[in-house]
Amino acid sequence: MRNQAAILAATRGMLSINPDATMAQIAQAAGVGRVTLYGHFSSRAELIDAALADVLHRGNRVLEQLDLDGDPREALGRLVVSSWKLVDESRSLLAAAQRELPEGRIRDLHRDLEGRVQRLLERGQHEGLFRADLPVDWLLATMHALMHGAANEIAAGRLEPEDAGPMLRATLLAAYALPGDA
Amino acid sequence: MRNQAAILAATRGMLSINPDATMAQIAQAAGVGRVTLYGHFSSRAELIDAALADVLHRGNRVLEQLDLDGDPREALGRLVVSSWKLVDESRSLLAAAQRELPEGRIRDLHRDLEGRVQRLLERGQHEGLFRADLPVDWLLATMHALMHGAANEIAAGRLEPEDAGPMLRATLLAAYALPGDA
DNA sequence: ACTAACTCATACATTCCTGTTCGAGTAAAG
DNA sequence: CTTTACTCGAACAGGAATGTATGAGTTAGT
Repeated sequence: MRNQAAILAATRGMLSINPDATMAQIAQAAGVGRVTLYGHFSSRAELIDAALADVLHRGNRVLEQLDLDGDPREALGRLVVSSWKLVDESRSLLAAAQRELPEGRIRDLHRDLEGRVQRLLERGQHEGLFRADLPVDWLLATMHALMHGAANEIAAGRLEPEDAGPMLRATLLAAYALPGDA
Repeated sequence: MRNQAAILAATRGMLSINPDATMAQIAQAAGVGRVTLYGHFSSRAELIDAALADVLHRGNRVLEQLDLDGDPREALGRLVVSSWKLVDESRSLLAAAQRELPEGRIRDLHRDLEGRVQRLLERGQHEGLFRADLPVDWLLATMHALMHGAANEIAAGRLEPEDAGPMLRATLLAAYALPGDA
């Protein structure tokens, strides 16, 4: 089992470049024989599942060290900037997972991570600092969509990676602001 | 050539359900033999290119009948609501095109459609009604991303199709508003 | 030195999709 | 009626990817 970590890292890396990456390509990137790869994960789906779970677990550990108290707007700013790179690195892995994994599986794996954001949004709504005329689910979806969009812009060369964080923060705070706000 | 329209419609329909739909599946959906399909489009890429061009051409004709004068915010509202269904119907076709078509091709086909939105955003910025602290490219990307996100939410059953238009309008107008606006 | 776990490359069977070829059927237009 | 355009199914070759089997090499622990 001493190659597990290398395999998961390679899976992350390869699928981030190309969601259709082959088992052979992943094995090569991990510095491992293709057969050995099947020794660890007996199918492509199982590999992708494990890689996604790994990425989300790492993300969760980063975010749980984050202080989300105080003004929800400032907390959201911190959350967005911290989440951004995680999303960027794993966006293509997620695309692969959407094609390979059964229906609800992705949502299940995301639950912890998503709950963290959801609670912050709900708190902001209750404190009257985030708009409440739109459902929390939609606000969540907005955040997801914008992060994906930013990653696409970077991939297309129309956005510099270091600009994405601040732009996301500025856009999301405006989108979440109360309809008639100063 | 009397099946061209049926083929393009079937391509749209099939790829909207599954971006990996086979030539055989598309042919069957079009009520046409697989060989006949190749008679019209000599490769999968050519078919997808034609289907995308067709969809964008239709979209362009819808949008060019739209009045984009007056208050940019109201004009944007109209534009968003009108664009929304077009995007929803063709989102999966676009995903297929991203995998099958050469790099800049999609952007080329989008140019007319995108220019229309871009001009409106620029006018809004110059008139001081849209925020100018973020580049127009980013505002455009925001709109694209949110529409894709809405389509995903619908596909996942977490959003009703008839709610998407108003939510998109509300979210985008807030995101585009001046940072310190009433 | 011996064993157990882990690794490797090569090769194979299977499956699926693409794109092409063939020979023949149909339907409208002259 | 005959030509022309369009259609069809069946079958074939090629490539690519998945998953399996085999036999042998390497490393670590005892």
